[in-house]
Amino acid sequence: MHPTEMLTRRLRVDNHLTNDEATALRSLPLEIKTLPADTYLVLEGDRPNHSCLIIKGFASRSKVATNGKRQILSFHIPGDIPDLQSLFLKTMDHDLVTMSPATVGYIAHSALERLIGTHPAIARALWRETLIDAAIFREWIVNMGVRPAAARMAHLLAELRQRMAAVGLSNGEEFEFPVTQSELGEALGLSTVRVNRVLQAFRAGRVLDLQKNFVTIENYEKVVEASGFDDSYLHLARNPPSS
Amino acid sequence: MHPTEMLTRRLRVDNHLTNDEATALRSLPLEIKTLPADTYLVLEGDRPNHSCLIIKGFASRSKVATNGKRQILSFHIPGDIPDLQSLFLKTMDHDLVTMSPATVGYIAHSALERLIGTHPAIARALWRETLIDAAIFREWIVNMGVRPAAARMAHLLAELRQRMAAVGLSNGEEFEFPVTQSELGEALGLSTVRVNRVLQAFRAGRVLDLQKNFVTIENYEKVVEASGFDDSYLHLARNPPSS
DNA sequence: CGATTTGTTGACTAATATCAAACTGTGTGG
DNA sequence: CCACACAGTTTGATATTAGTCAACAAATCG
Repeated sequence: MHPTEMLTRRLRVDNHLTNDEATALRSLPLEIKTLPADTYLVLEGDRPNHSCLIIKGFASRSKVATNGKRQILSFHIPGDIPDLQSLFLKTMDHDLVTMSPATVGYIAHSALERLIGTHPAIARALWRETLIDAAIFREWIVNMGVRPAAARMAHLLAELRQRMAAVGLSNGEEFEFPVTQSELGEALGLSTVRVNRVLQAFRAGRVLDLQKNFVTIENYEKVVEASGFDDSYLHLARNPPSS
Repeated sequence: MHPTEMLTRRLRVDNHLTNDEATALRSLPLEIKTLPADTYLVLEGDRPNHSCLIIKGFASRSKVATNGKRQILSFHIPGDIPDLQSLFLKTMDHDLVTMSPATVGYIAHSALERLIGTHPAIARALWRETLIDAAIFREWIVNMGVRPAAARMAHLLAELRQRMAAVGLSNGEEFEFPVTQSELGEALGLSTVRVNRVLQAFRAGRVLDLQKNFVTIENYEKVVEASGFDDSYLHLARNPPSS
């Protein structure tokens, strides 16, 4: 599979790209790198001249508050360009880190500029991706604001299930998720101890399981019920993309 | 002052718009309405064919979770287009409501499409605005995730001070903010009672005061210290815009 | 002016954090 | 192959933060 394949497919979900445009996307010059886990791709304060396409593996964005606590802002999966915003917001306001061994394609901003300058439809599609990114942040705020620990956890994993399924990385029953309980805590604003206890409760209730970097959704109905999850904010295709 | 003035000024902050482009912005057809407080401009699920420019007054975006609790996602001030994203994300995933009597300019999506189609620099500037919107959401997540009640409150008001000052609606010492304590609670994920107690503590400590829809920053140093506030995520101009 | 919303207070409860220790697995060097 | 180190998970006890409830006061509105 071509490295931009997942991205192209996703951009086509709601945008009618011509074959010419799809070709332009595919011929975007990528510097492909294979990186170990916990590699910082960009740091807060950096002024990068490229953005990163996740081709394989996982990444997360995070920010360290002045009280020393780290907040994870989002998790990223293949097909995502987590730092696309650095094309227009020159100074990074957060970090981007790999969570697992990952293959990443660096896309020079100059190349992106050229692409969106010559192909307005691609510009629209990429803009739309950044808007979905924001929609996910909004729901994350709701999650932190109004839901207790267990619901928050279930919501996060439900979202990830949908996003993974949308790029063909989950059948809806299980998917890879290389995260420690402590990282989950940093994402959800919970202590490690609480994360552990919530996970145990879900295990006991045959709702879901998270072990050895794999999530198993044992009962999606229960996950939805526990979290009040509704995936419309993900703005996914109504019909799953045909391969 | 022309209704699009604040918007134009803001878009010029980091984007070099020609006079021609500035004129195009100013001649954007606006349907201007004066609305009472608590008017829903758009509702979750709507598929609007226009976006709203806030010309005067305040608005907020919010979402009601399945458990019935409402989360306020953001506050909006003159010069903002809170629902610009509806141009590309056709179905609203949250509500937009006025918080005070407000003057709003409805901009037809068709007009926006024309504008960005003919003026790429404006498209870039608007795209950038939506990216700042997302940056603010990210910081909001940090706020909810890692900061205790008082710091959270102080951070929110510090942000608002900076944004209000950036459009000339605050001298840095005080600004209008027509919000109830209960709404503040919905924004910060706190109960009304806690909001009340935090505000009293700030009053007692001569840090800040919020009364009768006005915020007074009595000691900005202390506000920053209490919240760990750093405004770089707002991506404001390094030099304040000259009038 | 009464009615309703908003702000304030105290007593009590619930959720979650913190701390400290033990346990499990996994990889590494001797 | 074992011993050890290390990272991650699990557990129990305790502390802290914030929520809930209920009443009342103050402000606002028609």
